[in-house]
Amino acid sequence: MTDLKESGRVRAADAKRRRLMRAAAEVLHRQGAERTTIADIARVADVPAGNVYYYFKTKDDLVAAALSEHARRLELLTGHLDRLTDPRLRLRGLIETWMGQRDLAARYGCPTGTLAVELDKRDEGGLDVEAGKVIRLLLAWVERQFRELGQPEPDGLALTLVGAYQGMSLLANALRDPGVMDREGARLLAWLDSLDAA
Amino acid sequence: MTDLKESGRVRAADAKRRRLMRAAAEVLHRQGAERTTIADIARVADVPAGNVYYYFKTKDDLVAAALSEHARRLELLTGHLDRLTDPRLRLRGLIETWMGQRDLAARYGCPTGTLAVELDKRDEGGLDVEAGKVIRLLLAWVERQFRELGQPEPDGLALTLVGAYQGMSLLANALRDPGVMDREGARLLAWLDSLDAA
Amino acid sequence: MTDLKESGRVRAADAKRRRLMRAAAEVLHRQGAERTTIADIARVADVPAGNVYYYFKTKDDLVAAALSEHARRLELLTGHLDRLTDPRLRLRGLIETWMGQRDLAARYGCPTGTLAVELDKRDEGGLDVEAGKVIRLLLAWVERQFRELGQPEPDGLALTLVGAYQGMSLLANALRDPGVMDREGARLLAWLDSLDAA
Amino acid sequence: MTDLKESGRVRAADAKRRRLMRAAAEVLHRQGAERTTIADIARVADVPAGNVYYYFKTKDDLVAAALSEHARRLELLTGHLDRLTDPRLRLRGLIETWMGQRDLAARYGCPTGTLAVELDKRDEGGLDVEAGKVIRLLLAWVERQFRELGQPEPDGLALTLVGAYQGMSLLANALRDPGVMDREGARLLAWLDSLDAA
DNA sequence: AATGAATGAGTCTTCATTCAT
DNA sequence: CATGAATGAAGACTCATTCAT
Repeated sequence: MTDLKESGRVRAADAKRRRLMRAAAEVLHRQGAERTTIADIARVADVPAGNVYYYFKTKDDLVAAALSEHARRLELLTGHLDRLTDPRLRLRGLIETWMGQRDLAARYGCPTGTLAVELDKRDEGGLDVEAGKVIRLLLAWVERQFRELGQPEPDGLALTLVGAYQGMSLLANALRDPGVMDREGARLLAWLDSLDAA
Repeated sequence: MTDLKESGRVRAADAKRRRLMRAAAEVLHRQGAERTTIADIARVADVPAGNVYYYFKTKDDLVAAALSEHARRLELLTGHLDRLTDPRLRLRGLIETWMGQRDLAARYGCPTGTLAVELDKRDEGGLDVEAGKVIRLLLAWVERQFRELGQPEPDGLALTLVGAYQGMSLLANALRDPGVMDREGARLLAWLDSLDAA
Repeated sequence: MTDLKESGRVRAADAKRRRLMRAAAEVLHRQGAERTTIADIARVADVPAGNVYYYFKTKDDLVAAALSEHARRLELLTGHLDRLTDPRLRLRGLIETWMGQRDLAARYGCPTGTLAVELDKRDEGGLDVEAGKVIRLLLAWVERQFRELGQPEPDGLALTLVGAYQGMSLLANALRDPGVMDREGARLLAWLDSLDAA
Repeated sequence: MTDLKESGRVRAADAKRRRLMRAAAEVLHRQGAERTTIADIARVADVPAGNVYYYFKTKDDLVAAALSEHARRLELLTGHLDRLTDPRLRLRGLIETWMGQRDLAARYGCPTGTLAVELDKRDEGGLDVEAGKVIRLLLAWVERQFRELGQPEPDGLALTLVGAYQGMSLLANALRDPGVMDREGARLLAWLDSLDAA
């Protein structure tokens, strides 16, 4: 078998794997981990149900894959924002991104946050830890920006900002009101500007 | 059958109902709605499994009952706080109550918030709306305090405060760190003090 | 509810449990543990498939129950034989019982022996140990008889006798020839008679 | 394509086939037929899973191949023993070989015997017959030795000896005690010596 | 109302076997 | 022939809900 054929096959398999991860990320966000069946994800990914297990040994593996897909997306976003030279502008960009997802948040909440909430109810499997890692990723990036801004206690500020985001997403979702994202987003932007330009 | 016996029975039945509601509130908080079986709740309530259905026709009814139990507890709390004459002290009392539940929050998050997150993933049944109502109850009470304080946009402030609470609970839970509740709670108290004593 | 009704119900439930144990013993002997489905056993026991789990939490529990049913039958047999005053007659009775099951042995082998063989292929679950216990039960009883006979090394003789039984059952089964049971059974009887009447 | 290439390929294919047979013999002995997947065997044989079917059309074919591998090994052994001039020494050699495999027997039983037990539970496929053939092979060789020894009823003696072997293997396995093989093996050697030197 | 038991739909998971390249 | 991937039929197990008494 030529390398071309080989790599073509590998590429096709990888593509399917990626499709499953993406589908898992989407469906788990919308339906939650417990209400989502493997068949649901397979359908969205357009993969035969029985074949999912070729790529992911268990449902939990798929959930973990969805979490890492969310982590990947987060890193894509922060990677983009990192191109901005001013950390304040980066944080501004982050908040504006959140605001841009107002409708999704009002319908399904923050993907990572809601998954974390659900997975934290479990005693075993370690998926709760995995979800925590994604949130830590965001916290760490935000903290870095505050540090570059010369703020004291950048970790506390990160907690405040990310907490505010999780809180507003949850409220927007519970109240089914995207306006919450606008209102609280605007407040966060103002708060950011008000921070001492050290 | 005498009225006495009758009323005794009614009382016994009511007691059982209450036991089930309380058990549901506890267990659903700890395990989440999907991972909790009717048998789980029946066991904690010390009620035979087959008997649950005389009090609650469906599992969803039990979940709704748990939500209303949480609402009742919330009203118990605000009722207590309402005895304080200063609305600022009332809000302070609320925040301190949240901080007092730091360990529970770090382990299972906010009962209402996490239930709302989970129930919002559903399309039908209306339990999401029910969860929203409990959160609205809290929002309304907080808003009233801010109004009494003479704050402009008391609704926005309520959103901010309750949002902060949900956010810090979620982070404390996801990071499994009760310290988050202390830190953010202290920040909220300071923020509250800083608000213009209009 | 009256005690009568209560006990009636308990009796019915017990009866079903017993039916399942008996069915499991039979079907597992005939088909082996791996080739037997829960549905197979349920059908023979005339119990709805979904209901089996009310009585036995897992398939392994059912296998264990089958083993204990075989143990019960063994104890029933030895209990009968124990009424004989002469231990030599008891052993004779045992061998004759084996010979009486010639056709069953030729078709399916010794219930306990074949189950033990299959379960010993497993690494986990402890069912192999459970099967071993039943065999030890038989060994212990046989050893006791030889001891009462005043034989030196009654444990070695027990090993020889039970081993011979397992071996002849296996050969009868593999060769599909009940005659093996007759032939070897007769030899064992003669061997027994030849043992020094100490 | 040259013949040389051709024959090289054939040789490679043969080697793979042999590897699969050997792997099947080993793995089926350890795990049993039902608990062994084709993938298990392929892995041990270091053959890609999808490739197994070019050598064996079905799983049953592989099981049959494992049986014939065991037959081959048996013939290898008896071939060796046949070099001894004294049939009594040949039987002695056989028993000593059995004793030499004490640990394997205690862990997994006799390869042929345990496979026969498992396959005899089946109604169809004829693998039970195949397993029986391997045992008959052994019986026939043993019988021949007894006949050469001038023993009356060499077939009965063969049944006794092979039955004892199967029985002691089963007990060693069920009791997880290699000592059974020593003890019973020694007894068989003594028994062999005691046979009338006709 | 009370209660142990019954029911059956649904979900995850495993594998022998087949297919496309 | 080689090989990774595909397929689909089981089978174990769970649980909300209902039933018989």
